[in-house]
Amino acid sequence: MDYNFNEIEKKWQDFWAENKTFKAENKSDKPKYYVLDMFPYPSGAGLHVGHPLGYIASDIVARFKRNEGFNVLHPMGYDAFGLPAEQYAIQTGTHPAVTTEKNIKRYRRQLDQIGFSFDWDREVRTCDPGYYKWTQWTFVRLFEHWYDLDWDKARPVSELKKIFDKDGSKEVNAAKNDHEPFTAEQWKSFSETEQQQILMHYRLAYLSETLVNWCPALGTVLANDEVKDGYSERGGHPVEQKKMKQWSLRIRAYAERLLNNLDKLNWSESIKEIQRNWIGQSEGAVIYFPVKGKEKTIDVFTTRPDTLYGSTFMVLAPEHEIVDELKTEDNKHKIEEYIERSKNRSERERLAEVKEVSGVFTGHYGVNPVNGREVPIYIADYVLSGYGTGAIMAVPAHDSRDFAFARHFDLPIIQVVKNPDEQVVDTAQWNDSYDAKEGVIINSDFINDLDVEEAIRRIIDILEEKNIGYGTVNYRLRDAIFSRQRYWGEPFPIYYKEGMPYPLDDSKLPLELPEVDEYKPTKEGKPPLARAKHWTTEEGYPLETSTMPGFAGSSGYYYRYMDPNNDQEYFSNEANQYWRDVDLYLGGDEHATGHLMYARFWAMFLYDIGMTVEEEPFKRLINQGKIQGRSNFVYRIVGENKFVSYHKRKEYKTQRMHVDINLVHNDILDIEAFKNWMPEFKDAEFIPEDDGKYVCGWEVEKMSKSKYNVQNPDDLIDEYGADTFRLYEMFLGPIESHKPWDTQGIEGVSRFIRKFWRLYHDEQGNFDVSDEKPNADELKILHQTIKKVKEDIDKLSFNTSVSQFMICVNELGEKKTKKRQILEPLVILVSPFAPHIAEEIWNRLGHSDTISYAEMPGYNEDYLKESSFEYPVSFNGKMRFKKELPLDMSKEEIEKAVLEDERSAKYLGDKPPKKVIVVPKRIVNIVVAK
RNA sequence: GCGGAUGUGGCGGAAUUGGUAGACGCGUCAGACUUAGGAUCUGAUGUCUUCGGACGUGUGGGUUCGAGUCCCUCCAUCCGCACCA
Repeated sequence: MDYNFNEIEKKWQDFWAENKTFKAENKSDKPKYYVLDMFPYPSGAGLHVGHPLGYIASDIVARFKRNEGFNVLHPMGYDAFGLPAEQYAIQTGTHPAVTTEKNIKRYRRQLDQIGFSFDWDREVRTCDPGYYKWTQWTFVRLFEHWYDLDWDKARPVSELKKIFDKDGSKEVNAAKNDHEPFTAEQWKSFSETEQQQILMHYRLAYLSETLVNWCPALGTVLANDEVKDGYSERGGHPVEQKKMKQWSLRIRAYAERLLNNLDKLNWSESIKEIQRNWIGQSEGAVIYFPVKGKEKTIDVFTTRPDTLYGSTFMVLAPEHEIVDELKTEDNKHKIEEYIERSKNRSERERLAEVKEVSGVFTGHYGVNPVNGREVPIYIADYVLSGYGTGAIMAVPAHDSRDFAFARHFDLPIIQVVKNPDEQVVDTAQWNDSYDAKEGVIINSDFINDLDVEEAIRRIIDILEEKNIGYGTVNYRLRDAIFSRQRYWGEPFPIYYKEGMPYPLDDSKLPLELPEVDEYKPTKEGKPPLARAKHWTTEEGYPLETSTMPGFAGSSGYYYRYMDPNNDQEYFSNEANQYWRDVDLYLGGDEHATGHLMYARFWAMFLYDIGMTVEEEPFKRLINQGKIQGRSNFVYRIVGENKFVSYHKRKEYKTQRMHVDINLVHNDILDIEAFKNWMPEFKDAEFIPEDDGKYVCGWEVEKMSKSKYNVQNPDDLIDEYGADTFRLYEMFLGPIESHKPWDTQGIEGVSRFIRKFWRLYHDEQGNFDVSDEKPNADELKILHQTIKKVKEDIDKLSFNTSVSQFMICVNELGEKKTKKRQILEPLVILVSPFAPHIAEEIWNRLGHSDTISYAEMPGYNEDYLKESSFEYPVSFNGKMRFKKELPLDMSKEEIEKAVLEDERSAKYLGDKPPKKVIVVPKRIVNIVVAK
């Protein structure tokens, strides 16, 4: 009788739920282990086979660690705020909470049937007021803190006020927005509103007028990581640049820590590299260029201050604030036209026109502060307002963009760096700039003959001595825009008094989402929350109408899991001290710059304010690969309802069409099923292969409905059971690599599960395990397997563990082993992978408790010891035959034995061997003259 | 353009410090049992072969007794960034 997975899997899932088998305690003498999955957005489409890949891997680790005696925290929840439910609400009027609740139920059902060992008592939902209270609470803390660059941590704004009272702004080295410096006396003379305005330049959550990514189709602004190639990541709508007043988080203050800490993290090199790029550190200098005839200077940022003498013009970004002052009656029109032009061009067009040189001369000149050279000031959109100071000193000889610009506008080009052995050629002859990262400085007064590195150091000293600039580090990372003009998100705990924002008192949290009549913006273009009645404080002050973005709720959820039902605190100090950080975090690499950056920032801030004991939240991070679809195709003869089989398709003029993968087995089309698939194919005709079968083409593509290649896990679990499904997902290949889903292979794993079951049962299906003593061979295969699986789980190499289980079960099956001393440890070892069948067998072995906490067997080296080894014998590196020899034989004896072997004579010929290499327990290689 | 990763049978993929290439599984072929097979079991299965062997881990070279693994060159694919001064 075969294994009845339907009945048995249900039985144990119910058992786990009823007994709260996986409930984790915050107090324990056991060592802790925190395994976390990136929580899902509960979409209407439900899970597909790609989602559970990471969950299965983390579940195996969680279960394995429990068996190894760890107190394991393995929670799950939902990232439940988000655009799809809101878009649906706009279309249908259904409250997003209703849609979300429905989708969550479906997710939960799908998750439950896979047999995960989550502690569901710790579930969190970002849209639950009991949860988002703490998102709001953290926002208020961010609002009330500033970043001290000298202390390298966040400090309360109350302390900043004291510093201003005492010394004004001079002594403060903070991450801030620019403002005019002031003295203590000035500070005290400012009005309340003026003081608030100043403080806003320092707060870690701040309101400011900035250039934002505005997405008209979604009616909201987006953060940089939510925009890809000028389109919104969600929905693919065009995005434009717009100046708006928005909340931002000052993540830039943490740029250096975010960058430096990467070295300490056990994350994949690729993700760390993506984050390094995103942070984009560059060392250089800011240099002040006076504007001729004006009381103004333009600050430029450069990574190559050593080329200062080669600067022959300056370029400002069109959005640069000084541009207004440079307008004169003569050039006003030209400048405005140019600015208008670059503003109207979408991001997309700007990118497409990279190579086209454009710009406009302002009619003004800057003065090079080291040699007094007057250089023309241009405006051009190849200079970005958001990077550096939004202004550059152009060095056309050594920068390709500046070079192209100089050629286009016929500006001088002066070489200031050369190779030591290079003949200097007139720059007029050059076809391109010489982007010299090393070399010797020429034409540069004091710094002539220095090499680039020295020259940079020297020139920065000069700049600082003369007070005409300073050395600095610049970051590409931008502050995170934190407001969204949407409904389905966390309301800001902020009200306005005389136009200035103030935080709500903690006792007023959570500030719950109000009911609205419609989920659209108002007629005046205000966000949906402006529709709410009485959206004010008790005193009548208006509340903020934007909501927080998707990453708000996901930035700190891993802390809430530590103490999810605490209504007094975000999480208790004790809970945090015990669980500390996430030991293993699994999720997709699409979150490399978004979630993983914000979460680290969030965690660092909470660390700074003394909430937590670890600065970095995720010690080890694994990115599971995506599962791609495997599509099938049929070939329709153009203009006919006739289909040609794969190998004959070239004989006709055909058109390739996707066909539902459920109608295809082993690439052979079920013709009858195909005819019934869609009415138009009812009378279709077919030109099959010569054996009468219709063969389909195939290709690996993204899994999507329109390609008819979506594999639904529910169907597979119905057909094969959860244990088989879990094993197969793991067997597919390394967890981190992308791989195509091919349902065919699941049969092999299904066979394995049945063979495994048969090990413990006789042919009639009766449980059959004996107390006989195992022999050396049986112990050897068991302990080999224990060893391999332990090592594999450490490396998260689950595909090779499954192989090892197959090898082990095949071998024990051949030996007809029925011995408890072998089979009992084996079932514990298999249980993290296939927990249902393992529980059932464990139960039949006579245990009344769950297998989830059974002690994981250790391996004993003694059982693995061999007394002989089958040496591969090579001649000139080519393996010719194998010879079994005892392991205690000396090298000389091995050499002798091999050379005396009759098979050697053939390869030796009549000459003695030139050399014999013997590596004990590895190989014998004999070198013969050719 | 810059940075990162990956290239192994028909397919998914294995291969400690350089030491038997292709484990395990799918598929395919043959056989057994069957009324039947998309069930089960057994065996074969990298390519070519004059059956001696030869060739084989993207390409070309190098180091080595020995290279999928180390070094150099080039090619392809995927991912990230991209006017970042």
